[in-house]
Amino acid sequence: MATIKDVAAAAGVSVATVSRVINNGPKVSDKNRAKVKQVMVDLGYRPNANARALVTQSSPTLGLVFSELTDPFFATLAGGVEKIAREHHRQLLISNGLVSADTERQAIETLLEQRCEALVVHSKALSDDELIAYAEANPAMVLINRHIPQIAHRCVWLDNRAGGEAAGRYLMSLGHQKIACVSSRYHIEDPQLRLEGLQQALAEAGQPLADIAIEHGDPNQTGGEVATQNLLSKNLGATAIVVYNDAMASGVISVLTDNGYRVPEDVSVIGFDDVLLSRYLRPKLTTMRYPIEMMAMEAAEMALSLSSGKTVSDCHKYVPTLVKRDSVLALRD
Amino acid sequence: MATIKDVAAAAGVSVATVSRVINNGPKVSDKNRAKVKQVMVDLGYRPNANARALVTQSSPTLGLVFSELTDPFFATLAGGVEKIAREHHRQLLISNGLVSADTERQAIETLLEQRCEALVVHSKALSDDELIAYAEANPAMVLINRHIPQIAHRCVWLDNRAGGEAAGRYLMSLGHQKIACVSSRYHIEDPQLRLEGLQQALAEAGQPLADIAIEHGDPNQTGGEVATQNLLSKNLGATAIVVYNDAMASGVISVLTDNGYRVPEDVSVIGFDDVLLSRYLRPKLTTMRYPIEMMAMEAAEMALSLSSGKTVSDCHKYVPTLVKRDSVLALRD
DNA sequence: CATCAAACTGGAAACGTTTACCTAGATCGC
DNA sequence: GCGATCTAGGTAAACGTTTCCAGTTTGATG
Repeated sequence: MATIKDVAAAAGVSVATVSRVINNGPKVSDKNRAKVKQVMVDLGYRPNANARALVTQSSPTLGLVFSELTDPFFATLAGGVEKIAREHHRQLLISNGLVSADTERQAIETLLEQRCEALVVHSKALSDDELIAYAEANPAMVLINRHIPQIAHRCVWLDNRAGGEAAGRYLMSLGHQKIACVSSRYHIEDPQLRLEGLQQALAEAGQPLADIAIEHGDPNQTGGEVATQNLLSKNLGATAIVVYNDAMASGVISVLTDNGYRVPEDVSVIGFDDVLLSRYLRPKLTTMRYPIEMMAMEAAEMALSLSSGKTVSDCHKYVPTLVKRDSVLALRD
Repeated sequence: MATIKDVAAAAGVSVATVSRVINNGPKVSDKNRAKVKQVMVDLGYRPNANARALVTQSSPTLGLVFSELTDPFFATLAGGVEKIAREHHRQLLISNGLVSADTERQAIETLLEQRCEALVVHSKALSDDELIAYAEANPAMVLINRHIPQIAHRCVWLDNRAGGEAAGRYLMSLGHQKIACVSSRYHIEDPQLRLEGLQQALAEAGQPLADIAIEHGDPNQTGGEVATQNLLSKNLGATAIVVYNDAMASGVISVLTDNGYRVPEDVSVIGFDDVLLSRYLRPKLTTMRYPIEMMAMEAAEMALSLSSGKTVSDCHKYVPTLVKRDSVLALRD
């Protein structure tokens, strides 16, 4: 592979001049500029990004740590970050954290070894303390989908509790009184907060959610199916089910349908996230929208701003919004 | 950020010794090894990947060029590549080609500037000739989802024609005689080949597909909806529809249902790809499985093998397999 | 015609590693 | 006790750039 020296030699100029041409720098005569450009094409010259990064002490890259690419939620997240990276002509480096503390740490370390200029991190397994330490050592690192008060200005997060509340309030406003909940069995904060929000909304309205009306399962279709079977066998007569996410909701609807319940005529279902899926389901799913793409884009922009020394505003809280489709029925108007 | 010199100074040894410790090399006493390791931790030393890549003339990275991360098909592809990269401790670099020749070229160039060791490329916009040129200049580059005879050993591809044929044969074996097709309106080879395969199978059985029974649309849910509306207005009385992909099939089913046709009792629908979606649809979608994850994994393994000078076998053709679910009805047994 | 600034060009150091080669001391066989 | 062999460790060159600094032209100006 041709180097800058080869180009310089072939063009009869110094490496300094070639470098100036590469970087569109000033102080090069039109004649030499044209000559050098021609030689670069002839030789198939391609600047070595590593050498550049070494000498400039920075490389035009954006690193992303997250989990499963094939999960629509994360795919959307990654898509948002990729979009911003592309707009800024930044190469995107991706590392899977596998929701394990060791792997997440490893992923961040690898990215730091690459001397990534900016970093967007989705971490559920690392402790607050460890993330705070990383954030302090790396000014251009931004957390997404996590809220740590001490470094709040570097966190882009969703108010899960408000989402749970809103879902509960909406159902009650339509006259639903017997409400059940299908939640995730993972002990991370998201399901916990969504559930708390729901409980709070119902309690405030004087119709508290009974523990027996809450089922937990894996946060996917199968988990939703199993949880719903358990729920049905308790024969609670619920007219509405609030579900942890859309994938579970698809399982919920599926089991309800199989058991002769019509959705939404007999039972209303409300999901969470509004991933692609929610539009494909039948009935189309009413859900709380998690604006993850927008959030990912903001996180990426923030990381890039921080890496160039700019400061950023200090509140990046998002609130889920209700997306009305066809899986919820009004019991009264 | 601490450099190897800082570590050497603090540990009272030379940089060579530190380097040996970093790389688990020989010729270091246990005492010094321990000492150096301790200092590295104390200083928070992190080797500079760029400097390393520069001097070793190679970097442990794997590059991927493809299109839309949020499309489940590509997300699965990327997931497969990521998995292999992780297993081999390779950093993954991702570039979006946007299915435009300029952007695809740009994406490949950027990755080459990074001196990626191995490259997996999904290109639909670049010409055979250009890709052949790239492949010849870069021995560790592998194409996925494309078949170019001259560099067949570097292509991992799916026999789309065979998939179309199989879908047609399957429907005919169940007694379907009036078959329609919803295809993609994009002029790339995949839809063309699938359609040709279908036509061939039907023709061989003496029941050729009428041109009027073929509708084209965008390869997504909406495209499937529109195409189906057009098809229905022609009143052809088809008992089965072969659809370009699963996303379109979801639109097809949706419009059929809205118009009072039951799937599969009145009309059978068969999709293509078997992305996540197909299991969420109601009825669950019968479809031709595109083993994209497996193929992506093979492509990544190949690229990595090639980059280390190994040779690879020369046939990487995959064939779609039928996945029977609930959207196809047998008219006879 | 001498002077000076502006415009261009080149030399060389620096970035942080790896590694080939060299050295000094220790060990060993006889 | 002596050369031969081994081992741990150091020295310095190299990787491909960018950029500071110091020339060298060129053209205008006095």
